[in-house]
Amino acid sequence: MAQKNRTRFAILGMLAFQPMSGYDIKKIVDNSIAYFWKENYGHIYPMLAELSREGLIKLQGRDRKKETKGGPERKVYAITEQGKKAVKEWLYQPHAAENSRIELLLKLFFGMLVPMEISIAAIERERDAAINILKELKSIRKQAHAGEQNETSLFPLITLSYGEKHYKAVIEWCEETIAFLKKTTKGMKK
Amino acid sequence: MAQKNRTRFAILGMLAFQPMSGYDIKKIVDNSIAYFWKENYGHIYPMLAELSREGLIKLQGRDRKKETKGGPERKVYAITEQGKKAVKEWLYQPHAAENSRIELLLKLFFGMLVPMEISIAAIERERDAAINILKELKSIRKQAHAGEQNETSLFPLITLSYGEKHYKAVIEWCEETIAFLKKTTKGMKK
DNA sequence: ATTCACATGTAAGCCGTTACATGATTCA
DNA sequence: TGAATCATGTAACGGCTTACATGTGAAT
Repeated sequence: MAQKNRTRFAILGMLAFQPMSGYDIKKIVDNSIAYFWKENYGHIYPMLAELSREGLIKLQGRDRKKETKGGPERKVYAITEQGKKAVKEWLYQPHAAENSRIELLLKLFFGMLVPMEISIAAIERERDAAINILKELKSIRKQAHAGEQNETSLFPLITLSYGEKHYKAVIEWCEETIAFLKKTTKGMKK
Repeated sequence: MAQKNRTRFAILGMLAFQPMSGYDIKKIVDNSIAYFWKENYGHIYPMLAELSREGLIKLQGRDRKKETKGGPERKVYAITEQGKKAVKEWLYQPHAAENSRIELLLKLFFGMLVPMEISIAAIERERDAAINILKELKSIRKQAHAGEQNETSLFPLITLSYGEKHYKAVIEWCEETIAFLKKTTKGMKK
């Protein structure tokens, strides 16, 4: 059976905001939802071609931005009525449970195989990464509040608050866990 | 370039606890780390064969449990010294950043395309799922506290607390977001 | 002169999921 | 008799990542 193919809908959804090129889509993903979604060119460009063949999007035109620094002409795609229908249909459907795989936790689960400092260091790296992402989210929020407020801008804000909540919780857990493991180590050395 | 293949290390790590069959591994994964890691037979059995060929594990014997209800004999694998070395090596390496994809958030990001109730219903489902998982985690914790305490049991406890913290944060976010969206909808209808 | 950003695309290949196949034994 | 559990395995395939290819024009 076919698997998910959510890239398809990520692209359609982005094009529902406004016509864009594949390059634009990648940039928006990286700059606004990277903390919970990633895409790469190797998937985007073939999918744009496929969606185009299926009539869910159409090539609106080729152009070159004024500020641009060269390169080939941009291929700007727009979503069609059919494409809008498809993405809405997807939005109506309840999604299946995520089967996330958190490598950090798997490694910690097997922590008894390595010295404690190795596990602690891994958690410290996680904490630092989370702190950095939280900073980025802060700047995204600043941008969002600077822009105009309307119904459309509402939804990006709630995904943003998910990210903030999540990374704060991660940082908390990291700090508590580091303290706990350090305490335990000291107790064992006595 | 080769991708991650973390199933490999999940299996090796589990076999570092004790010799097991593929069926056992799947059961342990489902019963103790399912909230952050999933595996399936279609991946486990071929991987066991591969690891065996590579000498990282070895077939310790075939048997049948006393309480068992038939079926083919279990193939019990044990990790080898070489296998232990391999899993330790992996544990020492910092892991790359996860590229998680949270479908709920992607759908919410495009929330402007569907009626508000659809988005709210999706968040409610997420909240309910999180509540259920939190219940399961509670029972895992109870089991853990009932068992004997040693260095090995320490690490499963910290992954457990990650799960608890995470799902509590998710529930909080769901409730705040539902309230926020409902308030906004009411404001718009006025 | 070289780096950087722009921009599109293909090829290879692993990872992981799903569906299917098989069959013995226990319990209701 | 039929359902459920135990248990191992294969086949097919899609999704996604990574690496590679190509080239322009602006800025330092």
